[in-house]
Amino acid sequence: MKELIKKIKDSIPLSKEAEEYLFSISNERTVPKGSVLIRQGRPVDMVFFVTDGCLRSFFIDRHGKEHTLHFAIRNNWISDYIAIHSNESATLTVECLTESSIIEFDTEKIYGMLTMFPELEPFQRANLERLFISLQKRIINQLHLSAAERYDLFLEEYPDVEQHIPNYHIASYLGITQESLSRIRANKSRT
Amino acid sequence: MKELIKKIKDSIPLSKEAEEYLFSISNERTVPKGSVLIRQGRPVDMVFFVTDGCLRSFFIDRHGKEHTLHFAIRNNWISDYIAIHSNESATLTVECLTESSIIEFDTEKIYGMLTMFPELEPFQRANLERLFISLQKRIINQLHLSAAERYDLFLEEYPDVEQHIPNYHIASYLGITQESLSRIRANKSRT
DNA sequence: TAGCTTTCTTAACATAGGTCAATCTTTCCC
DNA sequence: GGGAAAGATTGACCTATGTTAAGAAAGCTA
Repeated sequence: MKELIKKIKDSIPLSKEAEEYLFSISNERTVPKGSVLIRQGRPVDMVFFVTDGCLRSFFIDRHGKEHTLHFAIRNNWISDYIAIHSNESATLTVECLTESSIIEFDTEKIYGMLTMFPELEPFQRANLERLFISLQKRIINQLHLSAAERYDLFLEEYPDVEQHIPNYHIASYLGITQESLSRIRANKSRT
Repeated sequence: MKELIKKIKDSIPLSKEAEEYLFSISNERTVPKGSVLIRQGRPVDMVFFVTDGCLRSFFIDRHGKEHTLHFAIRNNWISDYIAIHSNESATLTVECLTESSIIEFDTEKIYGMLTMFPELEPFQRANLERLFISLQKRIINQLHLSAAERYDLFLEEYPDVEQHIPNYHIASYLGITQESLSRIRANKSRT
């Protein structure tokens, strides 16, 4: 919880009351590798802040293939925001890739805080702006870079993740098959 | 300007002062087809609200190929947010695809309004959330749909745009060449 | 309306990446 | 430590999309 409070305070001044309330609605816990926190088709009533480990959100298409939308590592939030903001049941699944420490919050309660404590709005806006920009960049990369170039960028952006998760999750994030990723890796080590 | 005020008031109550200030920093004008409002490499100091017509933002890669990030139609905002939020010069170019009516705002002034009138924060947050979700959906679509399926979705999402802009801009938005799009269109009309 | 210019289509061929299947390697339990 | 399960690699072949080039159609504008 310290990390989260620090992250907020790095961005805006946080009143004692807001901090206490945030603490009162938080639930810190560790989750084992493989556990599923949100399941496609089910209601979404939680958002998660990761303090350690790695989780991912992914989409299962009509052929049963998985497509990774997001990897969440330390100090990242993760949930199914598509479901939350359109008030639908989950279109994504959120799963734990390594044993992780998370803080979970009830969606209604944590979003309610923005009304209770409007001082938090600039913090949330900064978060959203950062996410928005990173998604725009990812779309641009997807439009003009080869799979190998996208893999290089992935390694830069998530330098510690590669060693800890299976390659096929990375492939599904890059939009290629695990076989293609394997060939890209073979090519890289050859040079 | 009426459309913009209405759009804001549909979302939040807007004080007379805020409305007047917004008006005072606005500059409504029509821009001819082909004009470039933001150019890759130059500073970005304006954001634009479209009241009529169609603009696009695109990225020019190292081979000189253009990749369309966003089409802005009536009631959309457009600028180079990557540049604005990272305080760099433009990575995108914003160009006018049909004669359009826009309202332009100085970036500093309009973002400054969020500090002057914190009541506006929820409006901006709602905008960002909507954009964030639509980009997440676009990434998911890019990951699992064929070019033909993405084209169908494009036609649903921008039903009036297709007739007014060249196909190669649509192709560059979908991440394919104009020749591929032409083949997809030929296939569709054959069935 | 003629004659540019821009846009769209089509064809032949090339290539990145996908599919399927086999095998090898690593990890993890009992 | 041995054996199963999970993950990674490799090969042969396939397909969607890219490339290049040519020509047809559509739009402008004089």
